Amino acid sequence: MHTLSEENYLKCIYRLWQDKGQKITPTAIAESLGNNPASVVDMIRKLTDKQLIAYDKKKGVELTVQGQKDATLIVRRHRLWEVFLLEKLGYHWDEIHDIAEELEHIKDASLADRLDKFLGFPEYDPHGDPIPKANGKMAKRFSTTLADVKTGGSCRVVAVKDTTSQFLQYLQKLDINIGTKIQLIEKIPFDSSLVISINGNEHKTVSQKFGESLLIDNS
Amino acid sequence: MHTLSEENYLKCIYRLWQDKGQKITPTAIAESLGNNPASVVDMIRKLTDKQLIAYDKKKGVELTVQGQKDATLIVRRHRLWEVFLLEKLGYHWDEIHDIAEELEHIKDASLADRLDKFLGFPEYDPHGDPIPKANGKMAKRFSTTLADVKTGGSCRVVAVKDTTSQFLQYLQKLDINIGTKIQLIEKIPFDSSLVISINGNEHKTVSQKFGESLLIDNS
DNA sequence: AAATAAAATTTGGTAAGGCTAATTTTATTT
DNA sequence: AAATAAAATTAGCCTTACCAAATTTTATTT
Repeated sequence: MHTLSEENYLKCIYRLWQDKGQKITPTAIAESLGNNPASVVDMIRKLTDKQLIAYDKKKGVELTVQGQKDATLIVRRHRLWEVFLLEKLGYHWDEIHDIAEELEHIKDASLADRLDKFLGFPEYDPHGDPIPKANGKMAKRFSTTLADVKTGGSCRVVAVKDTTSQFLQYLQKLDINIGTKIQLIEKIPFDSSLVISINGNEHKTVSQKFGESLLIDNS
Repeated sequence: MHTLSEENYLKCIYRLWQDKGQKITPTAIAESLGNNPASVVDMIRKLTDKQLIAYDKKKGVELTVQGQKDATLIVRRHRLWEVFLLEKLGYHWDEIHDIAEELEHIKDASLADRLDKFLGFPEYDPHGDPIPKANGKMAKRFSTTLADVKTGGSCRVVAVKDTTSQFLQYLQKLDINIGTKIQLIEKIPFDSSLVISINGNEHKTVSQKFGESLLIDNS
């Protein structure tokens, strides 16, 4: 299999590839990983030799079929471990990412599948990202945010769009978790602030930015 | 914290230190890890600088108080993960060691304690080795084997002394697990073979070596 | 005690995966 | 099209963690 570093590059390229249909350049990878472009060039050669990516100055970096498979597996492992850490070990949203970042590299043919089964085949991770299935397929990402809800409407939190610890810790302070019910009382026209009621409690005002960061289900 | 390699050396030294009151030489470490003695000398310097070990040609390698603490934590993590893999993910005895070998290096201040709690604070790992507690203390190792049982006596399997996959797979074939009840029907004087009944089923004969490899509780 | 064997150590080298600084290539302005 | 800016690449170097070979130290025989 691959080294830790190779896996991190693969995952990064996969993420950039998903984010936008944009061309993936060495500089973009370097920025994303916080590495020097020179190091990225080295690794591009390595991953190309391993037939995990293809690189063309015109098209940028692209994942090969094998590269996609391998990257998907890493993402699968990462998201499953996040569910485990949150649901079974009682970690909070803002703590799980970094640990999952390490756990995702554990190599064992059946580990992801066993963990998946143990967790009851979850579809989404705690950040609302779909968990790739063993066959590589995955569900659609959530897209409706609290900012999209109509005044007077009510919804349930299903995931977060922003995963910075600032946001996650703010959520915790407000006692908002997955499944928490939120009612939109009023939208302030001036700055699109939202007046909400969390679990039927007293009204609170949050910013537009906040609303756009909370993925919800109001179906 | 420490690098993967440093942790592996620490664990190795800890194991040698537990095994016997013997002097721990660079050669012994090299053999144990399958490394070149030259590499061991390098690492001894590194761990000495970090104040995790003390090295004296007369006394050999010794763990400092900090070294003991750190090594104990690694062992704690290893054994807890083994319990998790066996009990929660349904792995077999002979599969868990290598995976735990990777999991033990996951760094997070509260992970071991949370896992410990999640698993119900187990005292022993599936190989019968005591799991160090959060404070570093641990229970005594099991010592009675099936070969020590009196004819006609009955006992329960609590652990294995031999952890080779040959033995673990043999156990599986015989359908012997932790908690399995075994009755000693007869001891063959010629070669100390044991005639046993597993969970009250038909008699089977196993070797003396087999009997000495199964740790049991007949209290 | 001298000879020999074994263990420990030093020296120099390798591969992975980073880096900085310099250079070349490609894009964008003017 | 020339000048300039940006991106990509090369060159050379660093650290970690290993190795083999040579050397020194320590132990064991004779």
